[in-house]
Amino acid sequence: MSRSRPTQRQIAEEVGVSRTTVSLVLNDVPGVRVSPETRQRILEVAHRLNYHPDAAARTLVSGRTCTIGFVLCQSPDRIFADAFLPEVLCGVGDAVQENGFRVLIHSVEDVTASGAYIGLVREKQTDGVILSGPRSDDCQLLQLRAEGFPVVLLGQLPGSGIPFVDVDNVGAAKQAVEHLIGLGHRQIGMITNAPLAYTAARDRLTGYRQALKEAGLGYADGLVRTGDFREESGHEAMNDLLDLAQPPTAVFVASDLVTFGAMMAIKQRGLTIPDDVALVGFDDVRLAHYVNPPLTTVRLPAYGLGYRAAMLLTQLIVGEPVEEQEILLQTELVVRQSCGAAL
Amino acid sequence: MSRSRPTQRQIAEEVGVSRTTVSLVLNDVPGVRVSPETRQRILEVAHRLNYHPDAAARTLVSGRTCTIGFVLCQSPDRIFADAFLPEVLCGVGDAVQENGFRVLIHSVEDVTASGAYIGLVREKQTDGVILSGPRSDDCQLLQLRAEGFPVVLLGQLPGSGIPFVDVDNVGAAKQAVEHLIGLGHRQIGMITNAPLAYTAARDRLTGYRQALKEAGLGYADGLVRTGDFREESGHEAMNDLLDLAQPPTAVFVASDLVTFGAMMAIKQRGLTIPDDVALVGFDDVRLAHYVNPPLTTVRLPAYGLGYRAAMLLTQLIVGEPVEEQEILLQTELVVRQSCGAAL
DNA sequence: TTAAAATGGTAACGCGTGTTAGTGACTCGT
DNA sequence: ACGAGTCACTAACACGCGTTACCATTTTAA
Repeated sequence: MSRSRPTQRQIAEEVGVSRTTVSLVLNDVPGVRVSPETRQRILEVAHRLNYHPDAAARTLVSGRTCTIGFVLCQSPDRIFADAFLPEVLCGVGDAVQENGFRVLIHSVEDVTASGAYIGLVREKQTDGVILSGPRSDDCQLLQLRAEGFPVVLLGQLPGSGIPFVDVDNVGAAKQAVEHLIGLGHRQIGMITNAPLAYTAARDRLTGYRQALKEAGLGYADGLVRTGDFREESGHEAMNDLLDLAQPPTAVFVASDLVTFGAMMAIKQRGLTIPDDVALVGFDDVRLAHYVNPPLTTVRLPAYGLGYRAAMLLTQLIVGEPVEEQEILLQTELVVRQSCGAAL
Repeated sequence: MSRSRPTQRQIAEEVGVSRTTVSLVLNDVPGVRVSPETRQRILEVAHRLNYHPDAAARTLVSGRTCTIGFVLCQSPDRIFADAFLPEVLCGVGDAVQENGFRVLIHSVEDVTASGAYIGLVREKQTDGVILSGPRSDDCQLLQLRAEGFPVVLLGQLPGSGIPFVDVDNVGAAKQAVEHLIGLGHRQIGMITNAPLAYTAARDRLTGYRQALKEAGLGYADGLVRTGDFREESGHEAMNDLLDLAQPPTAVFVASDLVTFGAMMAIKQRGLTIPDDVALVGFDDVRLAHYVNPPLTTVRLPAYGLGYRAAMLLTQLIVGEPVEEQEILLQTELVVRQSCGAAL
């Protein structure tokens, strides 16, 4: 068993000075006068004892935890499938370290359950939270917001007025579909990434419609199917589309994972990609370029999302004035072969 | 601006009782006598004020943070590539929630740098840490261990005596290679997942050698190449192997990601998998069955790794006697088509 | 009737730190 | 020689909570 951690008191005793002086020296409080030699001795002893201030005590007196919460609102299987989580986390981590904060992660299956992530804020474990995958029926969230607790969304909740960082889903989807139109397709289907209750899903659908409209193409409900994050849903949806009397010649699938399911369905029918059906995905999952054919898809700035969200949150916490509280990051269309574009 | 959080004192004043009594009631301290009606009123007021105990204050007095640290020792690009992180985190999160703990994540680029993750323990931010991807040149770690600070490794450091949870790399690799041998291959190469400084890489190599030896096949250095996590390294290594006078008819690649690079190299030469070169990977990355051909690989119990590690750590923290401090989880060979096995 | 025990509660300390208001010694200018 | 000012430092409070020792009153037992 090791001796317990050294405190300011121990340093004070050893140096033969009051604890106050130790505190003043260690925090290098400006405008305070301590003789150079005393200061030196305090620093020396502190170093020798391997002193580090107690976080809890500091939090107690300062009222600041210097910790942010990162709340995952997705269900476990969605988190499993979330290839971007590591990258987002890195972004969050980097931003947070720059500001001397830490990250407490917490995943909740059911956000609507009372007390889901409330401990993080009610017990003052964090100074603010990033909410990944917010839901509109999350009333705790609105409550927190009303109390002025710092919150940043990864994703968005239109009309809530809560600061957020998100990708420009409408623009990204539009760009993807425009690319297919540019390749000559006129009968273009879509499979959403998720049920339309998710704003990201709805936004991507909106981008799809905008692209069609601006190209003078008609929109038909019959060409749209909804996925639910999982590959299986893509498989099913694509089979559905291929069963149509006039199946689409190209499909925009708003999730790479769902796209993989769709690809499998196409191949199982003996059809080829992109000749029979051209595909554009969404996410640019790391392995999108390993599938056959390599997937044309929309790259998300995962790291940037995390980084910007954490930056925004820490600014809100320390009370810095922030110009932009609603940040939309741009995406990039990565053209590979599944769309049929010449390389 | 909202009013600040309620304290026990406020409850005490409102009820007309001492703060001590409030504390006793709220903590339901056994063997203490409080009249039922007083107790009732305290609970009522506490609920009405939406009281939650202050975590910092509690930590200060109890000496327990009820938080564990999850330290990622990989470099950012490795973390990006770590498809298992979400799953591992879920495991950790679930175990931790069962025990009323929380998770503080921290990534460090250079573990050997002084003070890398020391704050987590020195400042008493956590009661213990899980170290993912430990390195043998991490002397802080040995120091912590010597002080009796609870540490659990995800991975292992042979000879250190530090509790760990890991996959049975030797056994898993052996099984993979035995499978290739069973299919009739005699000239079997290997590409490691990482430099041999990593114990996981060395263990998998050991498994490979054991399988060869037990089958009466000779081991040849020339058939082994080392990868470095990235696809590119697989591409390069495979090209190297194919340039041999007698190239292998099968290769065990100890990482799916590296395998994808290898597959690309094979295809670029116009060779086919598994006819010209059979492949078995390692990890069972989520998309392993979407590549062409679907990859035969070793599935890792990612969730279980996180769960067991967190469980073990919390037991060590609360001082429960633990029977097993060195846990090896079993893997599973997932047979698909890249190995050439009939389905 | 009186001592003992149970009942219902409180005062006070300590956890380790940040911060403010002071305090005694020493210097300086006139 | 004496008030004013600096210097170097300290006493004391606060943060919110857990816990122990104790106290006043009432009930029970002998």
